[in-house]
Amino acid sequence: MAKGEGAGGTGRASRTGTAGRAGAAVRAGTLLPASPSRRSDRNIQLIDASASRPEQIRAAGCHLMFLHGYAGMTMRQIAALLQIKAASLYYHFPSKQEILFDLMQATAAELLRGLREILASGEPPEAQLEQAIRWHVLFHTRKREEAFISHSELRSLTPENLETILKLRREYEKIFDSILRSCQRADGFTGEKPAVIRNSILTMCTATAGWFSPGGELTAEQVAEKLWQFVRHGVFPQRAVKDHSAA
Amino acid sequence: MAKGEGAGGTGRASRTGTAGRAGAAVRAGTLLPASPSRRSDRNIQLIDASASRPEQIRAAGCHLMFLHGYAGMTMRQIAALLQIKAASLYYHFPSKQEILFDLMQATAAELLRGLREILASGEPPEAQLEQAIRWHVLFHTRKREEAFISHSELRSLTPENLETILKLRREYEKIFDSILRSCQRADGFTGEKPAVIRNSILTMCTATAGWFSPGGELTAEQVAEKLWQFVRHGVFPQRAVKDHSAA
DNA sequence: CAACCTGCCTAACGTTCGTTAGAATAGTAG
DNA sequence: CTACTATTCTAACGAACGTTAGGCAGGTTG
Repeated sequence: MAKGEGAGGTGRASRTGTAGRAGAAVRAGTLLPASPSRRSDRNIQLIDASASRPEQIRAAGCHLMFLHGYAGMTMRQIAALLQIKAASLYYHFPSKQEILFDLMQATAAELLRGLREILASGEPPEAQLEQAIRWHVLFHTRKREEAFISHSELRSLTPENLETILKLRREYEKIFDSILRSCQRADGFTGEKPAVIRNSILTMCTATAGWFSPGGELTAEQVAEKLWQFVRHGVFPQRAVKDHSAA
Repeated sequence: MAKGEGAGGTGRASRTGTAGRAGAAVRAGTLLPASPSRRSDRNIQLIDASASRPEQIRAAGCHLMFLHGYAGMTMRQIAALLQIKAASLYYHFPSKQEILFDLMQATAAELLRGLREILASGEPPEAQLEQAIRWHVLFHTRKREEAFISHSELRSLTPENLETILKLRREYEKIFDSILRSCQRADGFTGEKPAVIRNSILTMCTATAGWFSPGGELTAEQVAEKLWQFVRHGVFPQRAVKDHSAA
């Protein structure tokens, strides 16, 4: 299924789209197929040779899922990146599903841990909100493949695995809401319900993983700054804006 | 591949995740698996009996791709929704790829047509920007499955088909940029490059298709209104806000 | 009536999938 | 050297995939 629509008929060429599919990559803000690697063996560069095999498998799987989606990725593709055979993967992971689950769990846990630290910092509410947004955006730009998958491949999880991930997500949202509630009394804060604001904000910031391009027009920090300003203006609509370095 | 990881070993149950996967649906702002349909034959409700067969196939394919992705959807699933056999689909479409391409082309063309009309209206720049944003958001909420697919399944297109779709996209962005450039001279408008603003705006509005839920907390029109206000505050950062009906 | 087109069917092809069983290889410890 | 563990390999299984060939029913047209 991965190449040339995979299963063919009786061996004859299909009528349309036999050209197969180029590997995809993020370029210029949208998911686009990438040109075939210029050097024949660029793949190997992507895998950290010093990492453990399970980590390498996770990394390769992450990259491939980012490109093709969980259903569109094959165990044989992961194996090819590591230059081993597909069967060998089963020494380290019991199934394809477990690779996805492992990845999503680690990602969700790390994201949650960061937000917990911000909540525990004891800083004033508005500062916490700013840090929370910066953390969310920076995470989604720096670990953009993992973050992208964690959002888009929820549908590919087993029901039990999904429930585990959703627990982490709900916890994350709960903390975010509590920060927003702390802001509610502040000067000029929007009267919207926390769940609604949180949904809008997180959606926007999460989407960053879908279009951000390292080495692009903006650095991760600049994106975080812009989104924070954006949220700030949206969430404190009646507050006069003083500092604004236009450019 | 669609059910229970598809291909099994020697017939024995795999070690993890044998439970299979529930159909996915958008709920509460994220892509979540849906509980199995309460009535046994709810599927049929989704297909307009008065539509032509090709239209029904497009509709069923659209829905299934929205749930499982292009790679995760099978021709046999489409056929099952229409209560026919998979082979029969090939009387109407030459390939699976063509169903996706048809859908994306129609969607991109309709989106572009709307923006062209706004540009041709001859209204002042800021009004055009507002209408463009409302149009984009309303389109992505009202036709959210088509819109979602058009964004997420670019990677599943054949190179030639991709180029066709990208031409439409570039045209759309070009028009949007021209509207933004017209706004540049206006009072207090941000000094950012049009391409950067456009990217941020379109990304945010496009993401709507990923989380909007009809029958949810907000109507499509309310979402459009909120996003327009959001953009407005972001893009006219130094302008005093007069009308603001907090709620 | 015959000829034809439309739309669906049955049956199957060849490929690829996730996965398993069991042998082979390399390195380490006794 | 032997025994053992860790890791990869070869070979294959059965299922599901996209797709094709060819036939059959029903309506329309000559």
